[in-house]
Amino acid sequence: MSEPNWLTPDEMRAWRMFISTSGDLLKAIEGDLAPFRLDLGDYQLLAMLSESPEQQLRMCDLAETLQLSRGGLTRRMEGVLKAKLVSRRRSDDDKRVAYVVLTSKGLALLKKAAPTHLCSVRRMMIDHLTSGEIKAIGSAFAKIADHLGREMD
Amino acid sequence: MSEPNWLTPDEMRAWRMFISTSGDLLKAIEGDLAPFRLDLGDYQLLAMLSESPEQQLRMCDLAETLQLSRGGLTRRMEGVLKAKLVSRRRSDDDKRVAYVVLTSKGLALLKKAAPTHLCSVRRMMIDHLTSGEIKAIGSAFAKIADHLGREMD
DNA sequence: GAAAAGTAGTTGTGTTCGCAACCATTCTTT
DNA sequence: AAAGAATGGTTGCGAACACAACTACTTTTC
Repeated sequence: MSEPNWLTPDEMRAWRMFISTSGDLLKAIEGDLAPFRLDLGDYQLLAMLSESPEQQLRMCDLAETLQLSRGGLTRRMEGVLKAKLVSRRRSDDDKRVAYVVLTSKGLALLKKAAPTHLCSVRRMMIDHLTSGEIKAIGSAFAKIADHLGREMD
Repeated sequence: MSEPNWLTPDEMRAWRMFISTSGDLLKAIEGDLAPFRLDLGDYQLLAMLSESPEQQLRMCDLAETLQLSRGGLTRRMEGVLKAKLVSRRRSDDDKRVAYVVLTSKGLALLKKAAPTHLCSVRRMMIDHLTSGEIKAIGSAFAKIADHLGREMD
C-alpha cells in the first residue's frame, strides 16, 4: 500500500520496453534456428554440453544450467535423443545418475548452426546497440540476477 | 559459413545475462501477484483495459497489445471472465466483434494489486540499476523492437 | 448485387513446461 | 547395520499458448 511510488518515465520505459520486446526477440532468434530443426532450448542444450569437459553432463546439472525442472529436461531430451544429437550413459559410480553426452552428430549440427545463431543475435540485438548500452545491459541483468539469487536463498 | 564473428566479452555478457535472467525476473515478479489470484498475463490484461478509453477493448486489439494470438486470448479470457474481473459485450455495429470490459471488481482488484506489483518491479529490477542503466535498457529495447517490427514488415 | 476476399472470434490439436507423486539409489544418523 | 532423509530421474497431470481449421459476419470487387 502506501503511496504508489509510481515509476518515472525513464523507468516505465525501461520496464515496458523490456517486457514487451524480450519475448519477441527470443522468438525471432529462435526462428532462425528452424532450418536446423532446432529450437532455442535445443541449441542451448547442445551448447552447454559442448562447453563441458568431455562434452557431457549429468541430467541434474544440465537441468540447472538450462534453468529447467528435472521433469522438463526429461521431456526436452526426447527430441534431441530421437534426433541422435545426444546419447545417454548410466553412471557406474552412482546408479541414479544419467549422463547426457553430445554425439558427433550433435556437435556437427551445433557447429553448423552456431554461425547462423551468432549472426541472429548480432542482427536482432547486438548490432543495434552502442557499446555503452551493451555494457549497461550486461551489468544491469547481472545485478538483477544477483539479487534474485540472493532472495531465493 | 564465413568467420564466426564471435561476440566480444561485453557482448557475450549482455546476451547471456539477458537470456538467463529475464525469465527468472518475470517469474519472480509474477510470484508477487499470486496473493491476488492473478498471474502476470491477467495483470497486464487488466492494466491494458484500465488504460483504454471507457476501459474496454475489442478482443482483437487486446490480443495485439498483449502480444497473444487470438486463440490464446480466448483461452486467457476464461480465467478473468470466471472471476468476473471483466465482462463481454457484443458490438452492435459489427456483429463479429466482442468488447472486453473491465468490471468494477476488476478495477478494484487492479488498484489493490498495482502498488504491490509496482513495488515488485522496483525491488526486483529498477532499484538495483543506475539511471544510466535504466535509460540504456529503455533505448536498447526500443531499438531492438523497432528493428523487429521493421523486419516482419 | 453476387461472389470473393478479408476480419473477428472459437475450437481442436499439439508442444513445452512445472509440479507433485513415485521409484531407485545413496547418504546420514544413531 | 537399520531407519530415515536426501538425491536423481521418470511419469501423470494440468496450465498456457500457437497454429490451423472452422463459423459468422463484413468489405471489396467486378
